[in-house]
Amino acid sequence: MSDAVDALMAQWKQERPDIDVWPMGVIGRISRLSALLGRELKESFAEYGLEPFEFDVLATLRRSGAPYELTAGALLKAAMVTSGAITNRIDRMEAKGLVERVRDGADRRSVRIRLTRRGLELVDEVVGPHVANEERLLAALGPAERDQLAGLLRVLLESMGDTSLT
Amino acid sequence: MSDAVDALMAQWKQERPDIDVWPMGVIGRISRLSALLGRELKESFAEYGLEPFEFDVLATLRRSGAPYELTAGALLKAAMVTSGAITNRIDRMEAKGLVERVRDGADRRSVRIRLTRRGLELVDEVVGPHVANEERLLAALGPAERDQLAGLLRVLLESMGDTSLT
DNA sequence: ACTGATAATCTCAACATTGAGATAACAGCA
DNA sequence: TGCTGTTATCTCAATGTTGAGATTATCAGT
Repeated sequence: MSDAVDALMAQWKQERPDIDVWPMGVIGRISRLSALLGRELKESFAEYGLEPFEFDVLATLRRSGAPYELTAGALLKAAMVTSGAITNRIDRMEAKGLVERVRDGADRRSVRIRLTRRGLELVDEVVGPHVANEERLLAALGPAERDQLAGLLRVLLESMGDTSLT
Repeated sequence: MSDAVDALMAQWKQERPDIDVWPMGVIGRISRLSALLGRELKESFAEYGLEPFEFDVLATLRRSGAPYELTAGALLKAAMVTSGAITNRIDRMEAKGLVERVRDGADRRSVRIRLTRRGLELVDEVVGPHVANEERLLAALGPAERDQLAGLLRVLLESMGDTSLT
């Protein structure tokens, strides 16, 4: 079998035989998969009235454990977005009643973002179906293949300095 | 060793032991890698005054072979974006002199987008360094690992119906 | 030829992100 | 106490994408 990336690489081989485009076989597939998976997940979140970025924030807070709060800085690192984006996200989610801003007493520069009761209930309701949906999208892989794939991807992430989150 | 996704999964295990979040080990890594790789590639393209999306269009046209032209529809499928996005991209690139619109004689609904001489020269100049840069980003993997990774990713892409391009 | 359905592209408002800069607060040290 | 540098967040204009709808052209069947 072959996918769109195989076709793409065959074209390059034809047009520029002087260049070995093997890296596209990895990077091209990662980026196409990311786009396709993102689309699927978006539909799934929409059933709960959530945008993917909203789930991302809710999940980051939820998995950090009680009292379910993190600084804006911790959130933007976890989400890999800029400070402007996090401010915007929190604004919307606060308006929606999913999180609240709590000024820190010790360091008044920072803001702690805390899950509201409603945000907590929502994320706890959504995370199960979300993982089940992810499982469905990966059903083409057997158990050994999943582990192998996860391991290879981790090698790359580590080589690019991807560590910690909170 | 461990990466950010290992940390994330450990937190979930702590907070929601009832859910096995193994799919995040694959999907989370694909999406983080896509973001990190995208950043790196963007810097590289910037050295040639190109945005990533511009290279994407140039490369799609270049690898399609002489006369280096495709319809707007073919381009949007290859880039996995909506029609509005492609119209916008072509507008900008046409203004920059990288591509030109050619009305099709046979089907006057469609527009063929063609590389200009300048666009062709630019993409032929950039593609070599671009692939070399991608190679650098994948240096953490050995030859056998690359093939293995590409193969596993292909299984997923095929299962999601990713085929053809032009 | 006509009519309705389909197809290809463009238009445009809404939206989320970036990136640079502003603001406010903390930390170390003379 | 007063400086200087750093840190945390917010602000805002510019940018690119989406998604729905408009426009124009083709095709199939009658």
